[in-house]
Parts: sequence; C-alpha cells; structure tokens
Amino acid sequence: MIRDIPNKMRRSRLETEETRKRILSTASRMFLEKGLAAVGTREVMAGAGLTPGGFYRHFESKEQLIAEANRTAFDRLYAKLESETAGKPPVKAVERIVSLYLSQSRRAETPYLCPLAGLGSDLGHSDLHVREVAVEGYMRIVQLIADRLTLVPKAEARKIAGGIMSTMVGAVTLAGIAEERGAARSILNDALSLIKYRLAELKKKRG
Amino acid sequence: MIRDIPNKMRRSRLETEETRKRILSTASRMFLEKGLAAVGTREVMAGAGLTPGGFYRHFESKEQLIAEANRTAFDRLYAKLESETAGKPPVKAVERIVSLYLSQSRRAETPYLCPLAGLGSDLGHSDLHVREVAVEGYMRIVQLIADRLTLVPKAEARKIAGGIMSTMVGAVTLAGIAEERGAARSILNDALSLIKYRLAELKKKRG
DNA sequence: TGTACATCAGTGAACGCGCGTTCACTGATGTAC
DNA sequence: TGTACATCAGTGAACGCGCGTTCACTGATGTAC
Repeated sequence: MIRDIPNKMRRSRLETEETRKRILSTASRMFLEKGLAAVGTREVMAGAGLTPGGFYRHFESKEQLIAEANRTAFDRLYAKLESETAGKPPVKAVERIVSLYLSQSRRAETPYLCPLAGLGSDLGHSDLHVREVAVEGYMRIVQLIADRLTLVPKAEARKIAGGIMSTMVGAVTLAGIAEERGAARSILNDALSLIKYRLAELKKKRG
Repeated sequence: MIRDIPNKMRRSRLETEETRKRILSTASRMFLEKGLAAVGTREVMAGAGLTPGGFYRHFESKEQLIAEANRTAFDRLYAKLESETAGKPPVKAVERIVSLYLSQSRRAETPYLCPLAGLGSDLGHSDLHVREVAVEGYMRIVQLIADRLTLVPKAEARKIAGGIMSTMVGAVTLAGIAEERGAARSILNDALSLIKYRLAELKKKRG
C-alpha cells in the first residue's frame, strides 16, 4: 500500500494529487468505520503512509478534511447506486438501492458507504460547512431514488424517496447500535417491510 | 439552580442521591444537545453546580455516566410517550407518538428526548454496555408503539412499530443535520407521510 | 441521650496523555534565463 | 538544451491545550458505645 518513494523529496504535481486522493479515501473509510471524533489526523496520515506534519500541505484543518472526505464518500455511494441500477425498471431499481443501502455494516465485506447512516448524529454536531456537504449528499441520493420512481408525478416521487431515505438511515444507524445481536437483523427487516409496503402500492397503481 | 449548601461538607444520603440524579439529568440534556465526545465530565459537573473531582464519587468513568444518562433519557421519553397517549384509541395514540418524536430538535422549546435520534451514530461507536442500554431503550419504545397497534396481530404490530421507529430515528437525525434550512421541514414531512400511509391502511382494515 | 471516631461527598490542584496544529528543515521539482 | 534558483511536498520533533482521571484534604454525617 505504501509506495516506495524515497523520503524528503518534493513530489511532482501528479504525485501530489494522488497523495491527496489517498488521504481522502483513507479518511473517508476510517471516519465511516469509527466516527469523526475517534479518528485523528495522525491516524489518517499513517493510514495513507505519511507522517503527521504533511497533513497541512493538503488541508487547512481537520474540519476541512471531514467535509471533503464525506464528499468523497457521497460520490462513491452515488456512483455505486447509479451503476447498480443502470437499465433496471423503476421499482426494481429502487428495491436494489434499498437492498444495497441496508446491507451497510461494520463488517469488512459490507463496509459503511453513506455518511448519513454511519455518522448521522456526528454530522448534526459538526460545523456548518460539513453539514452543508451532508445535506447536499442527502439531496443527491433522494433525487437519484426519485428519478427511478417514474410511475408517479415528480413531486410525489420526491416525497416518497425522502421517506424511504429516512427509513434507511434510521435502520442502518439502529442496526449499527444493535450489532452482534439478533436485533440488528429484525431492525433491517422491519424497515425493509415498511418500504416494500409503500413500493407495492406503486406497482399496484401501475398494474 | 445551584443549591446553597456550604462547601466541603459531607452530604446526607438523601442529598447524595439528589446530587447523583442532578448530574444524570444535566449530563443527559448536554449529551443529547452536543454529542457524547463534545461534553466533558468537567462541563457536566459544572452544569450540576459541582467541581470536577466529585464526579468519581458517583461514577466509575465517563462511559458509565454515558450509559446511565442514556437510561435516564429513555426513562423520561418513555414516560412522556406513555402519559401523552393514555386513554387514546390505538391509531390516534401512535400518531401522537410519531408527532411528539418528530418534533425533537436543537431548539430549546423542543429539545432532543431520544438518544437514538440525538446520538445514533455516537452510540454505534460506543462500548458494549452503552450499546446494550441503547438497544434496551429501543426495544421498550418499539414495544410501547406495538402495544398501541391493537388492530393487528402482535407479531405484525411489532414489525410495523419497528419500521416506524427506523423512519422516525432517521428523520430526526437527518433534520438535525439540515437544521436552519428548509430541508429539515420536508425531511420530517416526508417521513410523516410514509408512516401515515402505513397507519391509514390499518384504519382501513378495521373499518 | 451524649460522646468519639470512622466514613465519605465534595473540593480543587495536579498528572499524563493524545490531540490538532506549527515549524525548521530537506531536497527533488519546476521555472526563468 | 543547460544552468541556477525558488518552490513546496513531506519529515518528524515540538507546542499547547483540554480531557479523563487521581489525590490529599476537609468537615459534617452516621455509627458504635
């Protein structure tokens, strides 16, 4: 993982850009797994194969790192949900999104993807810029879902997508608390049932 | 708020018990408002009119305080939801619970009541004991809701209550991020719509 | 009921640690001529 | 194209702060007789 570039070298612009992306990717993963307060700038830099001081060549502060790492996470999540639903019929696409979203967990095979689910309350206590990034990410994903609910008018699709999003965020958050207990599974199942109930009604309308 | 007991006095057992309750009540409020990491033991003690050192006469560690403060918050929430729905018909009672739950916010008039909503992801990153208290609190509230869905079999009522709980927790968490933006209101409205949609079906069945 | 003493709630200073951040330094990169 | 120099990515030690926690101390409470 750590590249074998000799130390104390100035890097080319390309390498600098790659380093920055590596820090963001590392930070994004660590924040989602452990929470914002529990991950320090040293730990992120070490994870990216660097020493503490270099951090401030790329970011002004930890807050800025948090904001950008979350943007990175939202980008990755959005791209995944988009590619996994490409070409699928409307309701099936949404069901796929819900299935993917609800499978986020602390387990290594299905790591957290969405800052809203992995860091929800942390984000609520963060500064304005971090919250803006989070709200923007929320809006984008709600829109992605709404765009796949083509059976109903756009305004209604957006409302339904918003409701689904709240349910998914709550379920993943709660399952994260109840992990390693049977409770986690039933929390996710109950949330899935509620969402499917609403989607079933849409199918009925069409049919 | 601070009682005028002279300093450096040993307190009677009654006073000691009152002090402990005051610390828990203060901590509970502060944690819900600011998050677990952002509130220190000093700040809690000062809020309760005490000095830092006294903390360890009542609690073994900050983790223990967190666990007990959350239990206190769940007790208060449960009591409120119970008293506010006493004597109400089934679906109306659940609608009342949903309305109360969704009105939690950072505003002083409607402070956070539920650790799951105010501290969700923080709890997921806490130690086992804290998570156990949270899961227990979750279970109690789900059961409270299920007990008010008498129109359907108990197992189904529990599933529906679980789904509603995820939706509410997610919505309040997201609204907390989007605060001071129009988004917060629409997040809560969309969640309410999804829940009402499910409850409407129950009423239909009965009628 | 009165006296002597151990208990322990609360004080406030101090400890040690980890954190975000700063800084002097290094030396290849990129640029100016 | 070649040379001289400013730039700046990365290093690793250090700073300062706030945190959780500890501790010697105080003196009223509660208890033993």
